[in-house]
Amino acid sequence: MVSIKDIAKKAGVSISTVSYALNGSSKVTDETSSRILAIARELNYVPNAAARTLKKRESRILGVFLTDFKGDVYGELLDGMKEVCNSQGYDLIVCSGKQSHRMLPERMIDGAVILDHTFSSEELLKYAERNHKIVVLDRELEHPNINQVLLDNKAGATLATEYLVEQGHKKIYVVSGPEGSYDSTQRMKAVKMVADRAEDVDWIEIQGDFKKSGGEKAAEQIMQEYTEPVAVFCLNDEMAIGLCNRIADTEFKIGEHVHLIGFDNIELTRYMQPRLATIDYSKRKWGALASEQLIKIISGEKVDHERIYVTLVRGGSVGTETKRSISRPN
Amino acid sequence: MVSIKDIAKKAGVSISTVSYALNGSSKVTDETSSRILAIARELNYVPNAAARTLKKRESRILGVFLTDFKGDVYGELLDGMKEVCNSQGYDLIVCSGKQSHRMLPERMIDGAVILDHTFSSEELLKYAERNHKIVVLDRELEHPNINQVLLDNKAGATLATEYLVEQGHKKIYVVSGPEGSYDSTQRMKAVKMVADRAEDVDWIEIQGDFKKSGGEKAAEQIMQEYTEPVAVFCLNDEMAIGLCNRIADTEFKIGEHVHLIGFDNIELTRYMQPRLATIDYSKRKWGALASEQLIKIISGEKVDHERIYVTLVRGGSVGTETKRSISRPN
DNA sequence: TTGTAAGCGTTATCAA
DNA sequence: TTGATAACGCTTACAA
Repeated sequence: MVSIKDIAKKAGVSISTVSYALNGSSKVTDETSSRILAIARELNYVPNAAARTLKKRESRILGVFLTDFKGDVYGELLDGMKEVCNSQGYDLIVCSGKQSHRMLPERMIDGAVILDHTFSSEELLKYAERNHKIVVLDRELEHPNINQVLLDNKAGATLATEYLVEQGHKKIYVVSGPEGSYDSTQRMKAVKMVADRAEDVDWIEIQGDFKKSGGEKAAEQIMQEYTEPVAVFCLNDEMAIGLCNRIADTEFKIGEHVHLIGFDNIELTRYMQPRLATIDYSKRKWGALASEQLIKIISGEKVDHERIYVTLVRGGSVGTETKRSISRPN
Repeated sequence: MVSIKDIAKKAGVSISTVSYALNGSSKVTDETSSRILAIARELNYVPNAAARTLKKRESRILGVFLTDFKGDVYGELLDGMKEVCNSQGYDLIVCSGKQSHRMLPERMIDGAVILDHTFSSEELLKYAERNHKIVVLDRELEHPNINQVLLDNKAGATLATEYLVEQGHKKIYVVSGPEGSYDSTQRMKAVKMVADRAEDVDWIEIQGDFKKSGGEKAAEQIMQEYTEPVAVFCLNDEMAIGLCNRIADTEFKIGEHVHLIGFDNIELTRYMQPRLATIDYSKRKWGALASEQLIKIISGEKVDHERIYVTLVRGGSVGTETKRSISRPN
């Protein structure tokens, strides 16, 4: 492995001169500098990241932590993060799994974006307390070293619920996320608010998991209990897809017997028939903003929490209430 | 930042004793060891990854490089990789973008899995030459430090083409991947082989890009030239989806006017109507095997190249040839 | 069983 | 403008 020592020897200068030259310092003459650079290239010199990080106490690498790699939401989010990171001279690495948590406390990365419930809030606060910089996308957490960039869950769930109510639906199933999920809890709250305020509207919670399987299970329960057309708000699109999938095997029709809305506007929803109504937001912007905030707090800048705004996407999966003409299929 | 020095001071021992204790060496008595461990915990000691990596000349981190984060193929692949890595005491990080290439030469990671055409083969060979360990998933590359784990593209494309031919289709459009893509070239070769061997079968190549947009463009060309039912082999599912999407806006019907098969069996295909015929393989296994191979060559083990086997998935998107009864829609 | 000390490849301070 | 040197936090011979 060739180090600055080797270059120094070959160039007949000291290692500090080499270091300066390599880092483009103006302390060294252009002549010696270019000679050193030439030798470095000739020897195929590559700096050692560990040594640099050890000495400088920063790696210029940011990490984003995901619960798993499967989510359809992640692609654009990560691209948004990468773009900002790179433009600011940072590298981005994506991590998942309990083992990788150490990256932050062991200082392999300069900061972390968290979208991963396998981090407990206590764990994150502990890191923040030790001066590590964190941006959370999946919870509220107050600490000088933590910034939050959250979806406007309440607005989204309100839009979705109001849409169902406006279309005349009186019975709304809400398929929630896993126990303890911040997004799920927030969305649920908004649903209650809207539904309770509306007249004659009943809502029934079905415990879900934000995965397809949750939607499938919900579908079974809903069909079991079916007496007349119902509305369903799946708290994310993935469950809505699972639900559609389960229902596709039957005589029930989405947008007719089951009026369905999701949340996230993942790409797949565009290809469903009928098109899934859902709540949209810019995943790219979410990621970009998260990175920006993280870089700012790393630079010592004080920043406020941020919110990502959402909009309603209408779709054929929600029709108007017509129960009088629709009987139970099969 | 608390280091072993601080622990040593507080425990009244030398830093080497602390190091031994922390690493569970049997050279130190249980008594001093547990005393040291207690103090370490009390001080919230966390080892410094950079220092460890610098000294040991290994990071126990493996990197996987992707062209972007958007692909539907990646989720399971990465989970497969992660599982193997973690079980062997390695951490996995996912990287994308030109800037992140440095992770390998700068020794931030102990090895790399490449599924990213932004690495040129020359670049990879250069790294291999400098003794870095690499597994490639997207090209053939011979070097002692490089192992390849490739899809059986030829078998897959052969299965797909034969399926179309068997169903009686005589005119086959093939929508290829981007210029220079190894997977595309290999699949294309197999298509030619099968189609040329079959009787009366014409095939027409349409240059694609492995993205939805490529499928959409292909759809336009195909509909433009349409005279009677045709078969289309999109060299990946994503283009097939783009094609379906474009065609859904028209009177043309998949499985009737346009008989379509893809490649990859991404999750979305299961939810298409009619179900997309495609070529399946285990993405999880692909990732797992890639990690295994990488870890083996890092350990100095000599390994052979590996191949991932594929199977045909039939679907309603391919019907039997019935052109006599089908006229141009609209 | 524990301590001393060298060294991993950098950066950065201070002196020359 | 350059060089000598210490330091970053850790591992590991070797000595005690």
